[in-house]
Amino acid sequence: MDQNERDQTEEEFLAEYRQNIGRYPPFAVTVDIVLLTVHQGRFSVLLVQRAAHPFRDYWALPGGFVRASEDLEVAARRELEEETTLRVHLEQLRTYGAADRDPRLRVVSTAYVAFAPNLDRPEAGTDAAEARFWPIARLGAEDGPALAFDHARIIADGVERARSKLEYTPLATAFLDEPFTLTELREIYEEVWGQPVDPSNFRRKVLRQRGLVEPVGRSAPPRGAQGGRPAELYRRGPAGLLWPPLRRHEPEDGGAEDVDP
Amino acid sequence: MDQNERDQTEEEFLAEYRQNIGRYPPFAVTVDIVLLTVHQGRFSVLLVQRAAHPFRDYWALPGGFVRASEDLEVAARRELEEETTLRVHLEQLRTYGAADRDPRLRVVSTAYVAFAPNLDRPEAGTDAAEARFWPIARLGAEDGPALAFDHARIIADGVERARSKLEYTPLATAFLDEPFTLTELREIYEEVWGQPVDPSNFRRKVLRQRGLVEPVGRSAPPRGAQGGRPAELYRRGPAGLLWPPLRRHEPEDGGAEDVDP
DNA sequence: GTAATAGTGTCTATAAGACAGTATCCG
DNA sequence: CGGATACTGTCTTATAGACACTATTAC
Repeated sequence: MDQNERDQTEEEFLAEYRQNIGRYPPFAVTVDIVLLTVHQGRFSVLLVQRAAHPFRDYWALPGGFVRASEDLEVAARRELEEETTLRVHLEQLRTYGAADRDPRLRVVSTAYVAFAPNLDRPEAGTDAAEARFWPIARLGAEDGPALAFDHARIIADGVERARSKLEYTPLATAFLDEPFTLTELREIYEEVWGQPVDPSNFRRKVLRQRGLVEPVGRSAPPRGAQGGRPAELYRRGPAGLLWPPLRRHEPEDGGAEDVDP
Repeated sequence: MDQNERDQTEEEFLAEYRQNIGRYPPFAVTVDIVLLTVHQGRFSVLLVQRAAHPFRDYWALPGGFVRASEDLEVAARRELEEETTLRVHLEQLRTYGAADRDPRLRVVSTAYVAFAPNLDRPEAGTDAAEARFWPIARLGAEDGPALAFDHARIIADGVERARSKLEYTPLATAFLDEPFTLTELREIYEEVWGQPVDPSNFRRKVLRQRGLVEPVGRSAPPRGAQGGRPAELYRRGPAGLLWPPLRRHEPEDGGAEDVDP
């Protein structure tokens, strides 16, 4: 690899950029984070309320400009850590580059999806008026947030990614703190998919997937006010894929925007 | 590279850019095309040999700069049409934004995958010394092409996308001209997956998926030199998904964490 | 006829859907 | 004890894997 490895400073970059100006048009590059979680029992996304124009007072995904010598994924993780300090699973979702998606200037934004266990409170970013979790089910509703830019579309893509990855990966465990019970794990599926899952068949399916979950040898306290059998506790196993997949059956729709419960 | 054409929008953009300089760093944005096909019976990718530094004489994916007022996907389709005039299926793959991926300047590249039926000859692009299909199987080999930038990684991601989408979508039909026989369709699976597929079970599976293929009512001429039963011809049906998926079994390590579909 | 290719039938193993039944907690 | 929650067992059905068998062509 005779790849140039020097880490250009921004000034060096700009000097070279000016020489090259006219050879290619300049773009701003940003990252947006679709942080998904099950918050207070509801499948939700983290949004911040914009304090500045354009789309002032609209709700937007957390994100920001990528720095001159910063990898995209590093930028995404930096923006994410302004909102939460927890370790979360982060993956690239898609890049949005319609020419008119930002009225100010030409912006190409690479979106990342993050999956987090229940966080008690998001911490407001420095430049955001407010940050909170919005249930996915309310996004299209009258009392839901007004969304800035093309963020409704980005969220829909992130939500579909989550629903889809529950089928063939152990992603559901990323929504839970360890250790967890199989009932809690099943409730993640039910909430994210928006449909009931048979407890008995779910248990059989999960337990016979080698390496999906491992018993931790203890039990959780009974859940109901009047008791109930205590559930076994599990932690994530090493498996990376589920075969055959877990199946959601819903009339094929994708569900870009859910209606209210 | 005739990128010197600057429309008014770009002038306006640059004016605003200069006002904003310092608020965000400028990036070049490009698209790269992973054009996959089964060429002369071999799963292959289109590459062009670079005529200029850096990576002169190395092989690279076709692609180029996105214009100032051009959607990413429009740019991808424009670059693709410099190579082939056929209608092909095109989808976004992933965005590559490591800070040092291009030694000249900061470039973020969004890769697209295209799936095409057998093309007799790729047409050389204007700025490429040569364009040809390289079999995927030869990419790591001694007599294979030396790949520019991070294009080996991009191709690997595109190949995995193709292999994966064969499982749960009718993508295989995109590699064939209509009408086709079920044997030809099965050979696409075998070549892309690199493993044999049982003809009998494949036929049962494909035919009972409603809307995957539709009989065209004619037969192809016998295939062998000494005859052989003529095969029924089919065309694509309206189905968009396969459920349950077709399965490739390849020895899999379960451990991989980040599975980006 | 034989060789070659396309297509059918069938037995078995695996896994999912449905759901009845058992176990262990609290008050 | 009853109510609640967790867990087990089992019958049925759908599908995949394996592979023997039949059909239609050229020579």
